Amino acid sequence: MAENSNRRDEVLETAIDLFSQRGYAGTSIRDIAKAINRSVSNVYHYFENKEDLWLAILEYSVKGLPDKLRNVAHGDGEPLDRFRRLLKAHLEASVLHQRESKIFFIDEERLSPKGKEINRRIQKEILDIYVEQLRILQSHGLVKTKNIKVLAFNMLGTINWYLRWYHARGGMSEEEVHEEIIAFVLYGMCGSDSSNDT
Amino acid sequence: MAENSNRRDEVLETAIDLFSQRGYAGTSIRDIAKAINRSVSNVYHYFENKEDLWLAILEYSVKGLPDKLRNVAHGDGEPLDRFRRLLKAHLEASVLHQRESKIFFIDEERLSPKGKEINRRIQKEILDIYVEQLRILQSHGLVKTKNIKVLAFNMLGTINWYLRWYHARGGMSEEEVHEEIIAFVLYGMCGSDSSNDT
DNA sequence: TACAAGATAGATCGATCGTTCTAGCATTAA
DNA sequence: TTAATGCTAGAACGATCGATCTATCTTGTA
Repeated sequence: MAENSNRRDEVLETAIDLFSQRGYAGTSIRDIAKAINRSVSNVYHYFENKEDLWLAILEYSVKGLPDKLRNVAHGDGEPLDRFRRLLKAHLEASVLHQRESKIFFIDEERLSPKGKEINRRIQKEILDIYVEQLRILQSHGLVKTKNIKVLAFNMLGTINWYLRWYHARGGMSEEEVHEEIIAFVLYGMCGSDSSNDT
Repeated sequence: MAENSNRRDEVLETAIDLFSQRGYAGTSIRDIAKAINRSVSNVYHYFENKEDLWLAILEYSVKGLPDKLRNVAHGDGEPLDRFRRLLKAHLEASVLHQRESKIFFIDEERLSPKGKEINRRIQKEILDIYVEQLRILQSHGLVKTKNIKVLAFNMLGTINWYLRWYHARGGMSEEEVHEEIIAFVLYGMCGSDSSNDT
């Protein structure tokens, strides 16, 4: 098969690096080529155009996230446990594809309608997963507020913001940080207790 | 004095609009000029260059935010009440300068070292205000976690994410949304109770 | 060997970028 | 009237953009 050559992946990796650092409009094809000592034509050999490159990044990183989260959310166990697992899976996927997710959230208006549509669809899907799960928790009396959508936005804000400030700093392990974030989402500032390690 | 002409402010307003929608690199001087049926030279008459325009936007919007928040945080009253007021002031300032704040958080790498420095300094100042206040709350036993900084990041994530999804939708008033966010920050998903309106 | 297909570089295209230059128009002061 | 100053438009600069074209070079296959 040899569907993915190493050389193609190198281009992709570099594009992820630069897009996540400088944004879509701020990164030129020449920048990408230069960064790996390749010619511009070489980039165009593997990808039709700039947006195609952008779509390819989504393809092998963020695009599968909604399905992944759905599977976790629809698993077995108590509702609150399932929700904890959802949060954990989301955080782990985020840190695994940190750079790509960053690109994903810089919703640059330069994309074609098709690109924007894909972008929005994925974000909408993730929001819907959270809303669905929160309604279940609500029916169990575990969530008191009526404004489920606002609550979902607040959670996604915390999780997505994590992408911006986290960069493997010392002191805390990745898992510790995740537990801290989950505790915040569930119990907020006043209830967040880091001595609780389950 | 006549320091600010209307014509200059029109340019500034348009730049805020376009920068917040398309990003810094994604907006050209020609775009701005065309949007108000003005010539390119006219933009350059009021602003030295593109980055100067960007700095001018910061100047009359986000730049004063740290001082504003500090004043609120250093006011009278119980620590937790002061913290509530801090959150409320932050949310109100965010929605007041929603577009400018959006620009501010798209940390485009295209800016000069000076521009990037200003950007980072303001964000750092705001973080420090939260960290300081949280340490006070911690010393009162109101915050249990040891990881104050992570907690501060989580809060700022919720608040800053608010800028992205809020656009005066129906159903809830601005104040209701703010109360909901404050409740989330303080008590999280499980404790958030929208029947509590103080 | 010969030929096809894939991979690469380099030159070049028209469009657009940030910026500058030149010149005209309006208003005000002397 | 004249001179100066602020505001405006339009042409043009060199640089860079995304994209294309042509021409090699490599590799595998028959």
